[in-house]
Amino acid sequence: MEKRAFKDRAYAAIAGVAKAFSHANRLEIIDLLANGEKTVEQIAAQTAISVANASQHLQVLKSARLARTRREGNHIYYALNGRAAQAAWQALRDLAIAQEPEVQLVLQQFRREMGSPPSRTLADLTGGGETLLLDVRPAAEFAAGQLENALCIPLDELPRRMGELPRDKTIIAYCRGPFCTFADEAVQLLRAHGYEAVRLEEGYLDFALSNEQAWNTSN
Amino acid sequence: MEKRAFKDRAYAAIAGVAKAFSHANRLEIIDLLANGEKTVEQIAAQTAISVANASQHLQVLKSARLARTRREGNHIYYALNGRAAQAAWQALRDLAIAQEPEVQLVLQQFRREMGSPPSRTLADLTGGGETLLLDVRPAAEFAAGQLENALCIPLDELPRRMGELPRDKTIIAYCRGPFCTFADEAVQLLRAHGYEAVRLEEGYLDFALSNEQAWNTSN
DNA sequence: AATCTATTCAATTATTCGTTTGATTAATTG
DNA sequence: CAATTAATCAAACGAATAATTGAATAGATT
Repeated sequence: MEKRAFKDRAYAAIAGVAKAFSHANRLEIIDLLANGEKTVEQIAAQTAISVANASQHLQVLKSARLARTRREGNHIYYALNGRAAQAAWQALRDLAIAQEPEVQLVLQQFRREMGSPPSRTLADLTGGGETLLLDVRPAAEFAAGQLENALCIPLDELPRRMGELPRDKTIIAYCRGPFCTFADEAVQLLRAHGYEAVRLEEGYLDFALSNEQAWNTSN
Repeated sequence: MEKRAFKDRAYAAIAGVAKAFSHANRLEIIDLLANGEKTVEQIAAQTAISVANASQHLQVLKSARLARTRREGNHIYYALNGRAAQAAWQALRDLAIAQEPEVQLVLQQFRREMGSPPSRTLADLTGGGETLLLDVRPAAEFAAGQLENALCIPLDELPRRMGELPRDKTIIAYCRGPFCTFADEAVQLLRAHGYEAVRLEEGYLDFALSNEQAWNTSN
């Protein structure tokens, strides 16, 4: 094999992997799977596409080796395939957040319309005591992996379980990541009821990669 | 802006960035730029495509904000735009190397045909004394950033400057990365002349990201 | 057998992508 | 200023690719 052929084949193969990342629906699916395995139906429902369409996209992810499957009875569970896949998604996402104006704009605009207060970052969370970390993702995702010391109240249970929360602490809500709206909605709801609440900028994904245990447990 | 529209716009924008990564020529260009800025002509020559074509690809990279330009006299120099871009390329590359069979296959096959000995990894390089780190990239790339304690002898100067190398040390040659053949060729040449030589698995790119200074100096 | 879940197939539609050509802009040099 | 060098641009071509949907199929469960 000559040099040129070698490079062409290698880079073409990598470009093939990149193609799996270059569709909005697939990115949303990846972001979901990073928070725990899901069935095709769940994925279709949460991304607002048809089951057939979701299945097609999942095949693409699977043949690019970004996802893997596990059968349990009637259901097939899809999961992200390995840390490298998660790391690549995170790097791509952070790149876009850092320098793609459209992404910054849309994030800003959405948060402004939600009336969200400035969100906190993980680095700010050093001091304990005054704050309470609240995970508002679905319970299954919390079970698959969560931040240390976090309390789990899924967004849809929040209205009736709000009483469990202390009124003298700042509630720091987190969810799947920057493009997940659960935490924003939780913050809005909590503030409407007089709680002190802010959103954590990062999501579970950001934590999972930097934490060996979190990955091992759930993936 | 409603939730669905927010997500659709955000993920679509990120997918746009991913598209910039999904062509073999562009990946090769990114890999080049990660080792130092280059003119359009240089890029076209090294990737074996036409200048017009290279220019087109560079426009794509530029509008995805992966590359930026600087004019100096008659030449326009392209460089990678920021650490995030470099990190994303590295993550994608490592993902493909880790789990894409075609990439593994082509790497294996090429090295075997070159008669290369097993390559070393950065982690193995702890002990000093016995080894000499040799940078065989073009001098301009060495100037833009290099590994600590490395000696610079570009591949094309190696035949006549081989005498500068010690015969009692193992020569560890490195270049741009896994898909750059300079180090492989250098190792082949050196061994043919009786030197003890191996290739470093990583390239400059791997080092640059983990080293604040290297990045700051050259980018 | 009936039901549920997911995949596959076929077809449609849309679109996007890459490359080359030839003209053009921009800076430099003699 | 004319000539030269470097890079971009617009247009166009051709090809290929990709996304989505609905219907049929397969696999597992009850």
